[in-house]
Amino acid sequence: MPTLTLPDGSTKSLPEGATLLDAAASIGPRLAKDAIAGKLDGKLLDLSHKIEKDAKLEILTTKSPEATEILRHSASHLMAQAITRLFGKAKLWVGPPLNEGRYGFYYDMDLEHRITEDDLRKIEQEMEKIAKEDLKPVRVEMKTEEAIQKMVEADQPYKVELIRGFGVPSVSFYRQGEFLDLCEGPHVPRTGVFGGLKLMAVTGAYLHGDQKQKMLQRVYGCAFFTKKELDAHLKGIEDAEKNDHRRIGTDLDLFFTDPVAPGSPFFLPKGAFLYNALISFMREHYQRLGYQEVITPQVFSSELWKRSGHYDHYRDNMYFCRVGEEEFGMKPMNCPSHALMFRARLRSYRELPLRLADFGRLHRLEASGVLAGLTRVRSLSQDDSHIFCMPDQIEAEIQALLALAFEVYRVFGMELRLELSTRPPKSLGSDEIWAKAEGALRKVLDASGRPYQVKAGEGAFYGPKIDFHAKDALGREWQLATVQLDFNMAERFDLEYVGPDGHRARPVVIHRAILGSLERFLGVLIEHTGGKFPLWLAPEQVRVMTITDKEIPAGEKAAQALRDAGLRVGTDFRGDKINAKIRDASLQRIPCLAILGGREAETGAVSVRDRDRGDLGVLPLQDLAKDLRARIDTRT
RNA sequence: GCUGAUGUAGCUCAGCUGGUAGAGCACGUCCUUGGUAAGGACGAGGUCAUGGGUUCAAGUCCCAUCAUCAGCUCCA
Repeated sequence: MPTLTLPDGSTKSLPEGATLLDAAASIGPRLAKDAIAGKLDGKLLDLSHKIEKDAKLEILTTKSPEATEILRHSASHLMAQAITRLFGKAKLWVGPPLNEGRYGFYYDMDLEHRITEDDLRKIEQEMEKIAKEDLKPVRVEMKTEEAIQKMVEADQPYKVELIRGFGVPSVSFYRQGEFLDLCEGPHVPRTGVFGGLKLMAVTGAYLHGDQKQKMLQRVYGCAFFTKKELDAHLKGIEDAEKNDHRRIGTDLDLFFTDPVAPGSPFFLPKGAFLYNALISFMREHYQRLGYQEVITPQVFSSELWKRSGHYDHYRDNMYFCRVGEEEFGMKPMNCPSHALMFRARLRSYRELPLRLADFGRLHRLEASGVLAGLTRVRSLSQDDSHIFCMPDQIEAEIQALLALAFEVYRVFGMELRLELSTRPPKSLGSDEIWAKAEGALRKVLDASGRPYQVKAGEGAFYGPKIDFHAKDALGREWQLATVQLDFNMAERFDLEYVGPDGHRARPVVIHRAILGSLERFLGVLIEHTGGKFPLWLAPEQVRVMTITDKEIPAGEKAAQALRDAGLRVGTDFRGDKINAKIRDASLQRIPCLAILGGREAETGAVSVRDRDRGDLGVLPLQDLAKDLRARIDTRT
């Protein structure tokens, strides 16, 4: 008779052969009703699983996030079943649940019928029908050989491949009604638990994620236990889409794009202001941290790109032109220029670390299908820098870089996810230097106290790296900051410095960007703030507006006084009602509105309405200026 | 680059089974001078993405191209 320990510490004994559902029922009928799956000693299992020995038990109800994941996994099966019913045999690949973002699951399949948007509605209806049938998914264990045989007969070649790939003696299937699918489980106890189902998109996805292989059809959907949760989710997506930087970029007159320059945003005055403000912000840090800014050419002879290795490895992403007999390439990166600068004369170890910063414009011929607003562009500039240092200096430099990144992102209030990518199978440089470099990165990361993920073997062939990712409005991740060690560049450009011992030695190069591409950073920042830029960054910080035409002279004076105090001031002296002016300014996310009526005009004061703090009442102009200046200076 | 979708005024969109374009907002002029999220009237504004084709007739149907969007691949 197995004894179960419940999460509250109490124990319960159940007869031999009892299932998780029986266990739930013995605790309470309500729990049995809401139960979706269970955990025995931390292992997720079906409710129909028979309990064989003593264990810790946890019953997952519809409220549990893990239950939602199980539901979504079951939803992908439900969808595959519906598609099979509607369109005949689909050769199935995989259909995992998704935790984050707008989609909850997908299924990849090879299906002769091309699924259309209209089909999605039909499939949904069929799924709901199957949900109503309230089928009970049944787990079926099978010996691998038998399973392969079965899948061969069922003409499911991808499943055969999956089973072979597992390399285990037996596998499990789930059968619901006429539909059988390879799956580890667990699944929901019955298809009736689906309350909210929605199919959202049909796209292509390469088999094995390999461009050379067949493109399968992928259908994305989302599933919840209740219609209410689904509706809330859909509403959430709708709201997030309001923060799409492309939408805000148009509404706030920040930038636009034109087919004459795909992937190359035009920054309008306000967008350009933001762009330059980000550069100024970084320059302040540079001044403090010993960086030296340089200016480098735009177009280089292909001779340089051959030397740097870009010609072999990156040519497809470069713009080339011909001048006379010679071929030139536009720079996609700054590193070769900086290498030439390092080499311009003999360097001493006393100069190291040499930190060259460059906001130069880069051009990368990104594939047409990857372009996206500001987040993936063909024309960009980065807060780029290359640090030339001795191996012993790596650790201190990395530490300073992490500190800088954390400091910068703290100001913007943005969350970062860190990744350490280590030595790939094919790499350059000695074991010793890789060990030293990876050790330094790890040490600094550990010391930072921040969580990070290790991506084993994902480093560049020339060195390990730390990447920093942030999310956009729809939960998609973008790489912003990056810190990459490079043992290759010094070699290729034959870089040397004279060491303390009088002998020449190779420096190590660190490629790093904190904001990363300014375009991408701005795009993510726009989505993060919804266009409500912090006061210090807002292109227009204060808007002075008048109630009637009579206050215009006082308004002009007030605006000038605020400008004299160093603020960026706009005015709205139109003959519209104050309501309309406030509405317009609010839609433009102006941080501070200074309103003048007859009363204020006489006393040299303004009525202040703050974007984030609401109505601040009537303030003398000087007090307002002081308050704003203080907030700007502290970037709060 | 690949799969799918979309492309009508500056923006958001309507335009039924083919009969040569419409709204709201924005913009301009005028009226209104109104105290914290839209006052009113009038006006201007379109090579219906581009190029072919079918048709007596194409925004509408077909093909190609370009761009954009959602994914996939890529991001030395």
